[in-house]
Amino acid sequence: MAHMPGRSGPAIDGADEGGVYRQEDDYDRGMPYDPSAYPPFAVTVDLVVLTVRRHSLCALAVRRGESPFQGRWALPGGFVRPDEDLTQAAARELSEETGLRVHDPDVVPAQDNGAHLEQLATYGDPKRDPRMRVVSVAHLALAPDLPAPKAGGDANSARWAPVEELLRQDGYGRDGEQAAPLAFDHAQILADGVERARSKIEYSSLATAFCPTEFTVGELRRVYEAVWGVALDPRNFHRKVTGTPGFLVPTGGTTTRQGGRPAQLFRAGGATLLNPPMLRPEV
Amino acid sequence: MAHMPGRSGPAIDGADEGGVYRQEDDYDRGMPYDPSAYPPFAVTVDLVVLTVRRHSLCALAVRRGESPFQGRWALPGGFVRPDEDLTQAAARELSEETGLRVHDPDVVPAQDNGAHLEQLATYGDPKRDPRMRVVSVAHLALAPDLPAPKAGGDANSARWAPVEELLRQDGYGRDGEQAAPLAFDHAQILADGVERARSKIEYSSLATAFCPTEFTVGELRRVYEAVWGVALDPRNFHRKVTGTPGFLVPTGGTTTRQGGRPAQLFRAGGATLLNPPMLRPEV
DNA sequence: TCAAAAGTGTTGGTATTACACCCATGT
DNA sequence: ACATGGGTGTAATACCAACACTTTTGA
Repeated sequence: MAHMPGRSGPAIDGADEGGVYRQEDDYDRGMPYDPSAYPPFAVTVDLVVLTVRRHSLCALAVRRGESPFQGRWALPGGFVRPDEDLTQAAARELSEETGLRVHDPDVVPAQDNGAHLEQLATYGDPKRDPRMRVVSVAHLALAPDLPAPKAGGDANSARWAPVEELLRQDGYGRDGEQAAPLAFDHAQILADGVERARSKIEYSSLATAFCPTEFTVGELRRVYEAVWGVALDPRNFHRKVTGTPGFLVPTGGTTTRQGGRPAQLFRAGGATLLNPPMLRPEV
Repeated sequence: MAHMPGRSGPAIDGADEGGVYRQEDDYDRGMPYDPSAYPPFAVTVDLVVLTVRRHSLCALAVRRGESPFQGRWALPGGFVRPDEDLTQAAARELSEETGLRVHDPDVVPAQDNGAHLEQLATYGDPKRDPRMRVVSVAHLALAPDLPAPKAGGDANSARWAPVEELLRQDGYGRDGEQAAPLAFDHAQILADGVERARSKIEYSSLATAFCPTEFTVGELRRVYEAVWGVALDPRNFHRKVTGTPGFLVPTGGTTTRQGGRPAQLFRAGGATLLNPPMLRPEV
């Protein structure tokens, strides 16, 4: 392995030969945009919508009706309109696909049942869409469990599927559903979204976005277990989340919907940071 | 505060009336792109290039020569070309502005002097550029200390400036340099990049990207202190970083370039995750 | 000899685990 | 009565902040 001294490598030397720190000469924001010099890009938003159903982490997938990737599953998404912000576009798509409203981030105690929505990453490989240059700004949405997509109308056009099923490159899903790879680069986007969710619930209160407005400590724990695919000690988990000031707010009510001894109901508190973080056990 | 029951809010009910999970009807990827229906977007990359100079966190700023924001400081950036990926475009811009090569992420022990480069976030407010719709994919680059921008040629066209000076909305910088707000939404982008860097060095080996290839424990500590703006205990810091397996690799050499007793030289090791994380003291 | 920076030892407080154990309900 | 899930107590352990102390150089 060739070793390069700290501050005087060829890159810097080369830069000193005239290329460093110069203003770029083939682009300046002051120039009017010339479409013939820079062909237009299409800009879309794609959504990774995650929820926890039946103890497993699921994502919303829609079936493509058109070529390319006709008949294959894909992430929901669509064009950004000329007058809307990227976040607005993502919220609109989310609402169109699921009926979910988006949480107002200014309303700190999450009183409503809205979903969490955040920008994930942007994907712009020139070949990611075979027809044209499409740059997609992917967003991550976390939602509480919702009723299954209606079978009427355009049946089989949308479903919640376990993420490991959508990311599996061969084999078949639960209902014999063909588990062909997702369309475009959506497998990569989904994988990135799942990883973001997995790491973010470690140190934030984001897991509560998977729960209904009022939930028990055990329900919150099952969210962590489903997202991480691990088992957590119920006793220590209880101590951890109830012992963090501002993380959970008791509503006063109790429920026995999970059976057993009545459990206290909580709402998400104002604290968005979990410090020290929840420890994710090795798998 | 109106409370909404968990799983039967109006949003869901409304969705059940026919709007939920339907395929979007005004957009389908199978349709050929119609520019008259969806006016083209320009896609750019903007760069937050950070380095540590004289014990303070600095960012690269370039002066705008054209309207709008003529004469104001801005982040370096430029159009994404039709045939290049977003990461390629960011790496090209970084090289053009600083002469820095980008680290090959596959070369795990960071032997070269390249910079760290990662996507930060995408900014697409319809009004962020007064002339046209521009979506900018911001990237974050971390570089070791570089020679100051050359004063020859297009003098005063680029400089390293402390981030708090660039983010200050009033007053003047060190040289009487006018500290007007950065052009466009670049203050927000810079703030987001700084926050990303501050939080990421907590739990990763990213701080080594600010150091030359070989560095001492004290030099690495001064990076943390500059980025976070705090003082760290030299003894505990030493134990922490040398005690994490694979984090630092001793090169065998020593140096006294900081004065005092000779210090061991290290290179960044293969470990990219620092677990448990470095604790960022309260400010 | 002194200042400066590197590096080691020690200690008390705190957090985390891995349990044993009890509580309140539905069947 | 008993299964089920909720919730508390406790001891062993690991970790970390704080600081005293030693080492090795340049001035």
